[in-house]
Amino acid sequence: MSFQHFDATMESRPIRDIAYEQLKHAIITGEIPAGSRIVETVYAEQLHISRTPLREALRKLERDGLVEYVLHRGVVVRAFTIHDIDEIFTIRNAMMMLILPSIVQNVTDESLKLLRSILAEMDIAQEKADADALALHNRTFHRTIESLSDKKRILRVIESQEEYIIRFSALTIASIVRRSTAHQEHHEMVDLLEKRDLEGLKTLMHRHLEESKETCLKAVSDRKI
Amino acid sequence: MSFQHFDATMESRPIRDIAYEQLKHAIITGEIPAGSRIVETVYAEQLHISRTPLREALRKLERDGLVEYVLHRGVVVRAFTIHDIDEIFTIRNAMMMLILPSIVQNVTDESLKLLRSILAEMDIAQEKADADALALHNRTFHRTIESLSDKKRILRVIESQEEYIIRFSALTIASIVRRSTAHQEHHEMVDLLEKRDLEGLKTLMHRHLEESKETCLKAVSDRKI
DNA sequence: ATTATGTATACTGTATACAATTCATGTTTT
DNA sequence: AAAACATGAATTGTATACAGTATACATAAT
Repeated sequence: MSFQHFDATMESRPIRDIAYEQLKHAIITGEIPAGSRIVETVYAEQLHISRTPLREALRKLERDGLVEYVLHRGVVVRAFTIHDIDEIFTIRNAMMMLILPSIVQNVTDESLKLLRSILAEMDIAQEKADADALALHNRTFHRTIESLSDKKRILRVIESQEEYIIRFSALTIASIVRRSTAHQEHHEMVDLLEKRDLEGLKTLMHRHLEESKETCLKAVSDRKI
Repeated sequence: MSFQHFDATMESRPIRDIAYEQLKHAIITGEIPAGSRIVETVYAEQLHISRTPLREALRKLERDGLVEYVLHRGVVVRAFTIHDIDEIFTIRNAMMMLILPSIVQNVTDESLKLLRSILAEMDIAQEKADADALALHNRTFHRTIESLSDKKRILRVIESQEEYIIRFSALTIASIVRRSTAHQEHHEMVDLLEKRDLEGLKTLMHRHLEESKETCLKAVSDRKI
């Protein structure tokens, strides 16, 4: 475990939130494997904080569904199954379909320019076959598109699902075949967005996310997670 | 504010969870109005507990999106707008569409019998025009149908949205016109479920939830919330 | 042997104490 | 009078202390 401990005087937000994010990250990346029991004193010591803020972080993780709470036994990291991955992508896809109209409605020249610039960076990463950079830009790209919508609550659901997807996105990107197709689709998306072609975008986005899911599920069933 | 305070020795779960649910209920029902600041010491005293479990409850509410946190200023109850209600119903409807196939697949004779018995109680409530009972049974009815699905994560999303809907469901039920139509639709749902008619159920459920939303939005725009 | 019953231990659950920060108020300075 | 600067009350943030509970292991009873 490689937690950093922060000097609270430097940080502008509560250490419970730092603990929350570090724990969340560690769980999502699998650093703390599923089934692990999170003993408060152990992690409080590792993070160099007291139990109080750590417990508050655990309560947040509890509501996120990342850990499970058992009375007088503390929290345990929840496990992922193929079904979970399937549902996560499915939810995200459905939510995306709901916000696409507002995205098309709110798209501006500036936002298109921004998306094009992200695409340019993705081109470079694609050229260099830099999977890490690609994964990062991929995330930025999708988030930028999503942020065009003003449906705050739907965005909230998408974001909560996306946190899980990060864990698997590397697997998707890892597939070289999928990578070039996806890259092409990203370009198409911006083109359709520019044309304000809602129906075309719906079709493309739905297929894009569905393909992502399939690639991911396939990768997972191979490597086991 | 009419909080009860429990004797911890009697309760089998942490008082932080009791505090969490009481606060959540108070927020959803509007007992603690939107915009209210929740001062820890005030509520800790009212609930006869210390700040520690209360704070843990607040962290949960924070993740639920019911309260907003401001650094060193504590939490404030978040406000609802028409757009929120719209999104909440929209999310729920979309999620419902996603789990309907698994519901139709998993329906058993026992579950149909249970649904019929709930319908019978609804008939009585409808007869007596008992809006409260109807609202309660309505909720049980929908939850029973939903529980037939095994898509745990999607159900989680639905449930989180449903918590908000409770707040407005009274308004929907209040509309006498809608009440009888909805009642009829509930009967139809079980019929279609018995026939394993997925497409018919999809159409009906979608319309049912859409109508609920419209009725609710209309009621809200009148009375202001 | 197997079950019951202590008993120690390692936790979680809660309360309290103290530190840090904000905001309002009043005072000084210009 | 306006702005800058203290000052203090209110409130959040964190640490610690203590109480309560579950588990494991040993011991005793059948």
